[in-house]
Amino acid sequence: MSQGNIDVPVQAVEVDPEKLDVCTVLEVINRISGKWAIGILLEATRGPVRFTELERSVEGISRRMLTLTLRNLERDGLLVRTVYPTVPPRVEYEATPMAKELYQSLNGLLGWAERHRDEIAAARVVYDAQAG
Amino acid sequence: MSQGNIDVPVQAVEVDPEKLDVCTVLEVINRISGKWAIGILLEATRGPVRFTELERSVEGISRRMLTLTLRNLERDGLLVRTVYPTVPPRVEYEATPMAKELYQSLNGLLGWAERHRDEIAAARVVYDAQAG
DNA sequence: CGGAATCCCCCACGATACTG
DNA sequence: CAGTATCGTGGGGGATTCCG
Repeated sequence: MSQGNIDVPVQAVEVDPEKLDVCTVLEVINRISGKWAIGILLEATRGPVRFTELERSVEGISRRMLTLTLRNLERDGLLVRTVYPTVPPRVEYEATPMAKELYQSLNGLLGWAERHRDEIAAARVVYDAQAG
Repeated sequence: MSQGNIDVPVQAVEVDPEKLDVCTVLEVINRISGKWAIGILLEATRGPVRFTELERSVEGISRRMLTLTLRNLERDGLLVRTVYPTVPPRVEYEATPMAKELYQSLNGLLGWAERHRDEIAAARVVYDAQAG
């Protein structure tokens, strides 16, 4: 809900599609396209965060999916898992610099989404109206 | 300047995660996270393209998924479908300005992916070595 | 040529329960 | 507190067939 003022240039610059490596982008998309990865990454980007904290702050996530998504992100080197051998156990997750940089790159997409949100919604209404 | 170029500044700039609206980004991700959307969008960004041309150029896609993905992209206003009432029928798809702008925004992700490809692969090897 | 219809499979995800 | 284990489901996607 906190859409910050992202300074995205509004004019549509002509871009060379040749430059876009589909496979490479697809890898990123797949990595973050899960239902929960982005939400988790967001929290872990603010600083170290515990399992239970994530369970509360990432709305709607189940314990199982939290674990699975955390494991995947850790495997890809986007999250670092730190276990403190205390009682009760304490485990913290934090985004790596690479993950923080990813978040930065996502800003471009965020800008696009915000700029065209209404346009897309309108397009759907029109499309659904004539066909269905 | 801020986006059209693949040459993304390499230093990891500190970014405020507050600015990222998870829901909004998620919508975009969902829209392009299909197995074929990006490939189709890429072709249609170069200019009008016919159904059969897409079937050939988007490697591995089935007739069914091509149709489905095209319908979804059209519904979201990312593609315009033009039917020429000739015999045999001729249908052309072209990316809308909005879709072309999306492609431009994807460049940020592309840059990230290219820069960290090896790092991710390495992280996986390490992870799989100790656990898996 | 450009689809639509049908059948099937797989796996991301949810719900629930148990544990060191 | 921070997880596993198990079962069940939905829908994304593949293969195939039919149609104007």
